[in-house]
Amino acid sequence: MELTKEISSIPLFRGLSQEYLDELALIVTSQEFKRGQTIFSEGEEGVGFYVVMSGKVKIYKISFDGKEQILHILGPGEPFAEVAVFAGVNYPAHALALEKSRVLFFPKNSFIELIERNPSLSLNMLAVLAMRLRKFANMIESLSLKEVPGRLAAHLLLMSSQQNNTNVLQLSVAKSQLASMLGTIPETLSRILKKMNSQGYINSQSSSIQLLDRKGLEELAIGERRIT
Amino acid sequence: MELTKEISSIPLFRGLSQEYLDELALIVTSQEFKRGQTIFSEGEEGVGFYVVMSGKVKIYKISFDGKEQILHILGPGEPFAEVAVFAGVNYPAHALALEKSRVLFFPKNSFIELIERNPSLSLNMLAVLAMRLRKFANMIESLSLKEVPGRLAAHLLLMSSQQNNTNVLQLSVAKSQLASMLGTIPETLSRILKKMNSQGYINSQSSSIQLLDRKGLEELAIGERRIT
DNA sequence: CGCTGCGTTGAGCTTCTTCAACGATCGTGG
DNA sequence: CCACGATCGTTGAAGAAGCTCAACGCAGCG
Repeated sequence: MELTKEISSIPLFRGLSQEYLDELALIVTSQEFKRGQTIFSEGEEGVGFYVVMSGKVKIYKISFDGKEQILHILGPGEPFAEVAVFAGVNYPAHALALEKSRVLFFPKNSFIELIERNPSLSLNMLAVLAMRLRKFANMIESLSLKEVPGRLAAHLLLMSSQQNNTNVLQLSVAKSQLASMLGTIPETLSRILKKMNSQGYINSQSSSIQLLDRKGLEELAIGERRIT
Repeated sequence: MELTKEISSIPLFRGLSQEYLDELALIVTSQEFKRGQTIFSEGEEGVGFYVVMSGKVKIYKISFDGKEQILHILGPGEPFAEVAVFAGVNYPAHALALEKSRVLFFPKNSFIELIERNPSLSLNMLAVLAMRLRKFANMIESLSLKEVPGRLAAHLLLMSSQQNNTNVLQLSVAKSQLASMLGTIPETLSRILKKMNSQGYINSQSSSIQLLDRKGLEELAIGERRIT
């Protein structure tokens, strides 16, 4: 079946025997979502977890007055909502397709049965959760210890390091979404980009950002320096 | 051996067979730390994880200019630094004993071997990480979407719910530590406690806080209402 | 008794958000 | 193909929230 091949391409399932891949293929279902469509909402019963096959999925929280904080933006190969499987209970955030996306859905109960019989799958899963925790810890640090310019600088450097340290970044999300990732609002982001431009840290044109002064950005990111 | 009994009392290891408890006892070591003593620092090689047996341990990040953000405060039975085991690499934060504490240390490699052979241990571990992720997601939401009074209100209600919904809370940490948990500074916390007092939300005397207006606090926590 | 750490208070200032307006871009339907 | 609306990004002015710095009281402890 075609699904098995797809499943085997998912990093989470790397190193699994053909036997287990086949079993996974038996419990999985493929789902399509259009741009802007909700996959699940916070508080809904967590019936399973997902893996993005194509497109882009946003995981986010919403406050009473409508502000959103993005927790992740996920692309192909990345799982989400695993927490619902292992912590039981409900989805802890909202999930929405940012573009036309296809996802695989793994129902909770069947998946747990599988994991009980396959330690190497559980080690992969543990690694994913552990990495996510690490990422969240950094977000928490960032949100509470750094000002917005520092968070932006850190984010830009992180992006760059994930793309072979290229100096020219293409934003993969809208600037308003970037603002929400950084825990701020589009207006503030816009002003800070402008300042960073005029002070020679970066050269930003629409959705492309060129890093001009990495050292300066690093100092911004650790709070050693400020934008004036 | 005495250790086996202690290990069996740890929630993380609930439901394990005697056989595995014995194996755990073979790899574990017990360590003592004095008040204020560092257990490990961010960036050190992650050689294993810990479980608090007695005392209190603080997990925190520090910014360049010395501000700290507390990620957890852990008491007896709670594990920490599991991330280092499964994500490999280094400790992602600092750990320090807030009081005289005894902890059990589980070396990474031996523990991974154990988990490879024991699905129920791995499921327990997955549940722990998943719950932690959920908690972090809430912290992130809180830090970026709520103002300090809202965070404080949410925290007080959470504390209360964890203690049979009692209306009289005893702070288990210094106020300056509470401030750091909430992502703010002692001065701001002090001012907000004062306002909450004068407006009848709470009655706070030194380290004891009585909740007077739960409904009002809830509205503060979700941003429906503000302190003036 | 003096010291040290913790908590509180006040004044001033920085940063960020809010609110409002406007320009640009893009996709769609006429 | 153009026009229109919607969305997105930008800019300005004003205000709110929280931080910094400094000072001081108080308690616990050597």
